[in-house]
Amino acid sequence: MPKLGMEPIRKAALVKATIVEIGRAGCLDVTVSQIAKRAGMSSALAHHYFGSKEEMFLAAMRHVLTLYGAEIRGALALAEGPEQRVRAILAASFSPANFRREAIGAWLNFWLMAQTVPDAKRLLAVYHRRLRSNLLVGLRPLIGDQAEAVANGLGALIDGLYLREVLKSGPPDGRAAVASALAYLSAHLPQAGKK
Amino acid sequence: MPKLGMEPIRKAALVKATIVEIGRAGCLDVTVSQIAKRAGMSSALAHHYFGSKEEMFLAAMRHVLTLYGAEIRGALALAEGPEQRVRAILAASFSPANFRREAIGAWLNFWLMAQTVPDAKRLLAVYHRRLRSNLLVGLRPLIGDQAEAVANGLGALIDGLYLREVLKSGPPDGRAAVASALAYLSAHLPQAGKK
DNA sequence: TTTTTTGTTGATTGACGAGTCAATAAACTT
DNA sequence: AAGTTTATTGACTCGTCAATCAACAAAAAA
Repeated sequence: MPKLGMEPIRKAALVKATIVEIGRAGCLDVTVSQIAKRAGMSSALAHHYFGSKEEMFLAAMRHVLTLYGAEIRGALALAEGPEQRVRAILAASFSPANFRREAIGAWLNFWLMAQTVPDAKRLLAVYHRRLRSNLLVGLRPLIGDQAEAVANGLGALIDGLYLREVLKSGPPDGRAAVASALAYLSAHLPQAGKK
Repeated sequence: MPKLGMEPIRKAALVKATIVEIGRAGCLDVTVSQIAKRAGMSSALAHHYFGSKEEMFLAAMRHVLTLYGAEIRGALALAEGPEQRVRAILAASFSPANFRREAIGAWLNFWLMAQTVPDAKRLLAVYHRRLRSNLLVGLRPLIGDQAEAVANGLGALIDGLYLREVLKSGPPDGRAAVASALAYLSAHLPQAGKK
């Protein structure tokens, strides 16, 4: 009993299921059948909508990136002043929505994919550039020409903190991660009690 | 014409070939045949010596970790005083031997493996602990109770810098990476011109 | 009402790859 | 010399999985 207009619904379900399954498996060794099953359809239908497994992975990656971007934008909208902007980015990066096992696992795998799939590399590069430029807007008024270096460092630190979270057992601890990043930040800011 | 005592030679060749092939493929989708071929033998022989593909991967991981550990030890032996010790660790981490595409790609994949293969997780945990404790020995005399936090941050930063290198095009730039890490370090050290 | 479009799946194809086995051969042991 | 251990491989088994196909069903269009 086919209802019309299923395409967007099915695609959304598949994207979601892809992320969940990658998170569960911990790697890209996930079969289309598994994903389709979790999304409540046959593997043939999954192929029907996305042509290939790779397209499915890329769609999932786009989705994660979109969510992350939206969260950053939302946080930035509320931030007042340069330092608050930077803090907002860090808080958003480690918010429970992004900093959860599933999503972290997905990130790690996208990184892997970026090594071989050009589209994936492009997507990740877009995210890098956006993060960098967002950080720079906040950092430049604070530290001028050191901003570039600190933005790079912060970017790497964020990635590193994600990476380490993957290995920990127990639930992700976004708070500790933010604290680390903030410590890095304040170490590079002109201290209040200093010349 | 079988010469005796081939086992260690064959195993070493396979380990080396495994790292190369993982680096080339950018992921763990590497067949035993590819590895065996690169190492100059049949896939059957590879299985003969290492029982399974997973064992091969683990042996490769152990090898990379061993090399890295040796380099750290060597650098530490020459270091005088706490700060030099920390600097030595950073320099060794980004030395050309470790900070090259092949090895970096291997690292990324080991990370992935650590999510699902308990032995891999264990190995990576050992490396984490050693790095941390090495850093702490140097940091504690410098900054006392802040040492823990800075060691964690430095560890994450190192990983993050590795991660970012994977995506860059062009040859790895260990110098820039060390510079980033050193900047982080000095930002957390009591300044020279300060009490 | 016939036709076309959209949704859906079970079954199948075709490729690939891990791991096994039987067989061969050279070197050591007794 | 006979037997054992080590080295080595081509051929094979067995399973898995991405992708395709044929077929069916319902809604929309003609």
